Amino acid sequence: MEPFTQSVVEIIKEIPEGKVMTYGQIASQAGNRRGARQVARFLHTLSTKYELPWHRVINSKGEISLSDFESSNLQKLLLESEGVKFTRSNTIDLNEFQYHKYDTFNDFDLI
DNA sequence: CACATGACGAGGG
DNA sequence: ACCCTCGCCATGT
Repeated sequence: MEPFTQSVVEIIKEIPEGKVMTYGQIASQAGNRRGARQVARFLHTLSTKYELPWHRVINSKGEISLSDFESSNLQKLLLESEGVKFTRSNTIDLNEFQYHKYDTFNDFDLI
């Protein structure tokens, strides 16, 4: 398997419950900042093959990016079932739910 | 080889 | 917030 694809698999596997990552974010972290579409295509075709938490991947606007109602609704339910909240406009607040592997502490909680 | 197609993303009006 | 355009790039026809 291609190294890029391999990294993508590993990165997605590491997304914790209740958190999400964007296609572009995953692509960057896997070493190709312009590979968002490849990440998407990979999930579209091979998500069943690797036991991945595919539902924790959304687009950069915080939207579920599936056209088919059945599957997009499933994705929403899976996310809600693990604590991810949707706004009134059916989007996810990335500030709250996006997973950053290398997050740094800030002072907000200490004030 | 030329062209169309996306589970994308950034930028501008 | 919405819509459009453009850049991107592996795959498919």
